[in-house]
Amino acid sequence: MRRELALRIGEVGDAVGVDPPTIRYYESVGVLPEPERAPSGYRTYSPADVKRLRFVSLARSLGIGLDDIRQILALRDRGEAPCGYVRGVLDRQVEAIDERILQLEALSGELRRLQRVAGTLPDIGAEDPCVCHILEPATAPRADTPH
Amino acid sequence: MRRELALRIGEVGDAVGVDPPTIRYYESVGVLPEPERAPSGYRTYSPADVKRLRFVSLARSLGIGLDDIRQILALRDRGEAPCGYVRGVLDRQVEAIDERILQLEALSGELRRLQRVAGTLPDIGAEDPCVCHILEPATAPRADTPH
DNA sequence: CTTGACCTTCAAGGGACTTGAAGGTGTACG
DNA sequence: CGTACACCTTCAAGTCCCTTGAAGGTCAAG
Repeated sequence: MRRELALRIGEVGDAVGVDPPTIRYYESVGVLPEPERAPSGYRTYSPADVKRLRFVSLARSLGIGLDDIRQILALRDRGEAPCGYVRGVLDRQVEAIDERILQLEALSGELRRLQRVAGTLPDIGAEDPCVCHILEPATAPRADTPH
Repeated sequence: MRRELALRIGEVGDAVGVDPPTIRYYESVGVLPEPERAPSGYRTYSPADVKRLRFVSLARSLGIGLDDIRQILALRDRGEAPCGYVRGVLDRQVEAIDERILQLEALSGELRRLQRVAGTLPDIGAEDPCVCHILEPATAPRADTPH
């Protein structure tokens, strides 16, 4: 019989929504501490462990990297307030993500344009010299199609 | 003296905007064919090679994976029209990217909300039981802050 | 003849997992 | 009691797309 409140890796995974290999991975890179072990060698997690994993999972879902998460947890473990660090991370994240969104929006627009082109264009002929009728005009407008 | 029209890897890289290690990498994974070699062992690229690299670079900039690019080029090399395949790739790309944009926009909104919270919240105290005042209310609203 | 830019190869690193192989454990069922 | 079967263990390698580094060969200019 297992002690109440001591969960196995799969149960923790189900509770938090992180699969066991990923939990072991977090442990291996030092984001999670090594948990207790049952006599069988099975990892057993305390509620505090579960809480820590929940935090890691939340931070990851916000796109925060494992290095930053390790830093935040290390500050907490030393009894220091991670707030300043967290604010810095948030600022960097927002900036990076907004830039990424702009890139992807431009990309999406370009891809849609190519989709429209692809809908009207006949299939390429075997004798045609270019690799792809659809894609290549994206950068190199053909000489016979002046503006 | 080098033959006209036969470029070395660095010159090709400059012309197309792809650095030499990446060109060698493309070759190693079979997206580019092995080029001719000068007696010295230096790779020498023909205009056709440059054109192929230009295509690879363009497709990558559209977020198309190397496996898909290899497929498209293989179809062309066999004299077949890659158009159907390309249309499929474009459809998948647009869908994936638009979904990614939605995810990132949600993420950006959440991060901005957390930034605002971080601006008004005092720093966490050492005795406080949670890891991070700023992040944790994102999923677990505190009991003492009812709606 | 030396300097310095360029080229060669092979190997490893990065981020965050994911997958696979080979084997031990725990429990419910007949 | 035996036996399925789900779950756990470890270690290693694979994914994707490069990037970086080490150790050494080549080439053109001064």
